[in-house]
Amino acid sequence: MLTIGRLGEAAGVKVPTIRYYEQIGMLPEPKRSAGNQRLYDRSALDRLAFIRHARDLGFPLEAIRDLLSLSDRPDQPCAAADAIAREQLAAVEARIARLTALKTELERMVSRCAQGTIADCRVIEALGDHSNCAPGQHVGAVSNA
Amino acid sequence: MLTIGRLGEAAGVKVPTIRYYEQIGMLPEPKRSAGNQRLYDRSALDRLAFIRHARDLGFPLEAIRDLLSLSDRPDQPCAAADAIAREQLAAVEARIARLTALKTELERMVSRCAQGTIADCRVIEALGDHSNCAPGQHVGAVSNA
DNA sequence: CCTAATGTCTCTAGTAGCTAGAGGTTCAAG
DNA sequence: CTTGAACCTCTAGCTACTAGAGACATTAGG
Repeated sequence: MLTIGRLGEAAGVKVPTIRYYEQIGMLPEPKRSAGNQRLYDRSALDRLAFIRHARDLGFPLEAIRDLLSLSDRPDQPCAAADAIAREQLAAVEARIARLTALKTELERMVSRCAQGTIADCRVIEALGDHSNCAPGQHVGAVSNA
Repeated sequence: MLTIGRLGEAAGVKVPTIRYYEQIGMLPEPKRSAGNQRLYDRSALDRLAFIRHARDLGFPLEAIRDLLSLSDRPDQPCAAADAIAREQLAAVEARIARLTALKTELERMVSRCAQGTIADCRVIEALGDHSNCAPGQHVGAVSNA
């Protein structure tokens, strides 16, 4: 049996995060010691490590919730799990594409900085002028990038 | 003079976002009409477009605040503005590197899915097993990726 | 001139995924 | 037995918005 601190250490998750996961129902409520402290078993560690790894890969908690409920029914076909992973893959690819475009624009901005005064600073100028963007297409919000 | 709606349309920013920016001091309080509605002039549009563009490029509001205050002093050297942009560029590059690693792992996961049952699903399995990660190195949290 | 539709006002609360802090209890080592 | 670390609950904060309620303003059509 592990205390919350040891569990966190073993899974690479901070203690308040574990309590948070319990609060939002990602982890079941564990047993308590006589002194009301949480006590976790091996399966809690597995589950938490799973969550941690999926979070590392950028899966949102909602998707992880789905994956966890899938893994509770081992007889079902795994198409759903595959779909979730593919979705995440597509999201990651989209973010990479988006960031690569940003990188290009930022590089252009920085490379043209002549270290003069603000008055003729390319960085400020580029930001103030939308026509420097790739023509015609608007890049959209940066959310999740 | 523009109403908040027209300003938002012109700058590509939603109306509540404009009010939010005013609330947090990114935009100055504008004049009001007789009926208490906000009225904006050209300079407000410039400022908002600047913010919008910088947000598109992933600059956090704090950095944009700094850039705006720099642009208010055109006689100063532009090294500070350049530094902010370079910082942002480095952050973007780091995120790209991170996401590229994630992409690789996700691709490996998805490609091995045999469309069987959950019991032998590679996706679930890969997530449950940290030893599939690149050995030794822990990838860290996904924040801002 | 009136009405209906749309736009705007303020305010509060919610989103994701935690993190930080206050103020108190329990546990393990020396 | 005492000290210090780890634990408890609870609330509030973070970024950058977004959504909604309920009320007032403006404008176009008839």
